[in-house]
Amino acid sequence: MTAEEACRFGDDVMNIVSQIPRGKVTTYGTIAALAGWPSHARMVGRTLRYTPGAEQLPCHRVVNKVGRTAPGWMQHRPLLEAEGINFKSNGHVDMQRHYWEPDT
DNA sequence: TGCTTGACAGAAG
DNA sequence: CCTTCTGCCAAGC
Repeated sequence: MTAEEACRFGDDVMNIVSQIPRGKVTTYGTIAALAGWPSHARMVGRTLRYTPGAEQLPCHRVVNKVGRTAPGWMQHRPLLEAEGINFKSNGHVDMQRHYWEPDT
């Protein structure tokens, strides 16, 4: 992966995340795929954590495919609940109700 | 250069 | 809810 690609990838990630409407969530894998790197889901999380500027994005609206919140980020769930997102009894986000993908 | 980590995905116990 | 396994890939040591 070249520096130019990495730059574009991070740019796309921020662009996509910034479009997530309130009360909706999307997944790392989806974002990675939309950015053109289907297998780089991990890098999405890495980007959101290390990239300056990602903090102004609704990055808490990004969860994994089963609605599981990020380990080591305790604020994740409260932030989602504050937006009216419903959590199932198993502790996961109700994806079939809140899942969203770009350009819809 | 090679091994370990991780805001991951998904299946399994 | 938790832990563990495999596959994935960039970053850190």
